[in-house]
Amino acid sequence: MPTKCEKCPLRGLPLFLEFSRDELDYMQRFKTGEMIAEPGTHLLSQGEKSPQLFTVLSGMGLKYKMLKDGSRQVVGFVMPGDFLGLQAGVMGKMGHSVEAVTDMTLCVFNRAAIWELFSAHPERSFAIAHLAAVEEHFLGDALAAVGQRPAYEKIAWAMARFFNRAQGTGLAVKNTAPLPFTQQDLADGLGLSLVHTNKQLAKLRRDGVASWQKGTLTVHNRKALLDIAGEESEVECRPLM
Amino acid sequence: MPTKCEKCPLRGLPLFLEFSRDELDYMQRFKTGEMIAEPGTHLLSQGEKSPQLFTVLSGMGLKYKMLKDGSRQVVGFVMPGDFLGLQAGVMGKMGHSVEAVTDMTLCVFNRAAIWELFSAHPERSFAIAHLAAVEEHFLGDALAAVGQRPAYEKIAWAMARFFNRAQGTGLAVKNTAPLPFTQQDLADGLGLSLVHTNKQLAKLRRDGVASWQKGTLTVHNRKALLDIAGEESEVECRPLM
DNA sequence: CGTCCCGTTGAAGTCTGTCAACATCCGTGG
DNA sequence: CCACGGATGTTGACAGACTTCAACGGGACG
Repeated sequence: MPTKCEKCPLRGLPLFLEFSRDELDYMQRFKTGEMIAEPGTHLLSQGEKSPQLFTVLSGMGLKYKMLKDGSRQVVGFVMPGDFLGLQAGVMGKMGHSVEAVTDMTLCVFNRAAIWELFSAHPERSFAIAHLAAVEEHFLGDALAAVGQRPAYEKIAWAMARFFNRAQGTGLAVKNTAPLPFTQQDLADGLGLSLVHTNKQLAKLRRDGVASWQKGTLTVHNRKALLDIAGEESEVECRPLM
Repeated sequence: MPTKCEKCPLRGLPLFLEFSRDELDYMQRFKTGEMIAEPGTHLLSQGEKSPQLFTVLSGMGLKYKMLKDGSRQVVGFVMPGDFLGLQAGVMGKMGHSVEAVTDMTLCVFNRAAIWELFSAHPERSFAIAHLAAVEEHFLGDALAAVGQRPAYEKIAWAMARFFNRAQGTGLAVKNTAPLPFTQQDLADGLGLSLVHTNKQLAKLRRDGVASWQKGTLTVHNRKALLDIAGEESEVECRPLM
């Protein structure tokens, strides 16, 4: 039985911009169904178009690109509230793949309806543009981290981002948050080798900054973490589709 | 005397999607003026909002982020047809700065009008979303190049992208294209040191692949360049604002 | 003619990748 | 029940790609 947009567990969170009554009704009509995905499910495929767009209701996943030589670049970690498939929706082709890492539930939208959305609902169109800009912003930050920072700081940056987002999504409990990815996933996201990633993680743990074991991230010294990461801990509100 | 959209020199290029008569008229009204910028002019500033949005008519520039430690990540090379300021337009805050590298001419739009655009013209709103998706796509590719490739291939990748875009913009002459940036700019874009960038450029030159001197890029062996870069030479059409 | 920016080249040092071995956990099948 | 393989995490040793430091040349400009 699909979740009503009205009762969406994400909608009330301060991370997300508020909905007008009108927008809420419109999204309810825009939504065509709900999908459950098991770990390993391919939701979207690089280079292909997709008949469906998604909003993540729960669970986590990975966005990644495969290169010709077989190496993998993780371009994002998918968390609740993320809108997936915009590239396919407007360009007709995904630049990356998206895969479920945990069990996920997703709101499903019809790609064909997106054009109707732009015609019928300027506020929602604006929200889509807003989401695209948020994504661009994030990728710029990621590029800066991967391009300019040493491994220790890259990892701290990733952890700070994770934890911040987990808090915004209501997943954090005190100073811990679920982090169901592998060290290989993180390494592929930061342009590091698995071995070196492991060693720098160990160093962050020894330094009493943060530890990540058995799928749980624990931040022991938030100030130090943000400092190493070069981050502020501001909450940037974003739209929810 | 500002250029009429009807006579826009970019509009006819195959790189850009076609305008309907209606869209053309609307853009003419949306455009509030034209701006000339000299090299070094700051068009947009990281962390700030901007009263204006731009479309590049001619000239080139740089998008970059400054990090706390003073290092710089170049997140894009600005070329004619690029739409600047979307982040400020929809999020109220730029994630990067934009600076002119050559003399530039820019179409100027009013930030306040963007909301009116979304209300009044769904096709143009869709075009904005499309542009944002193109940018996201590019940043994903850049992240993959910076994260996964060795220096030699990174540089080949950047050159292939440059040349491809220069051709699409009508700037290329036979196998050459103007490239007014410095080696430091390229190094900051690829996450490499200036010295190493210089040495790998010399190697590409020695290998007869491509050379870049006095602001001009010459592609001596396109097939080899694309091969090293891991790129296809496909033209992805994009909207023009 | 001096200064500044940009490009070029050599040498030395280090961060990070590769190779290799081992521990743990888990599901599968004998 | 236990053996086995596969996936993940951990650690040490070594190699190498890349950075840093340093010096020099050429062109633009005041």
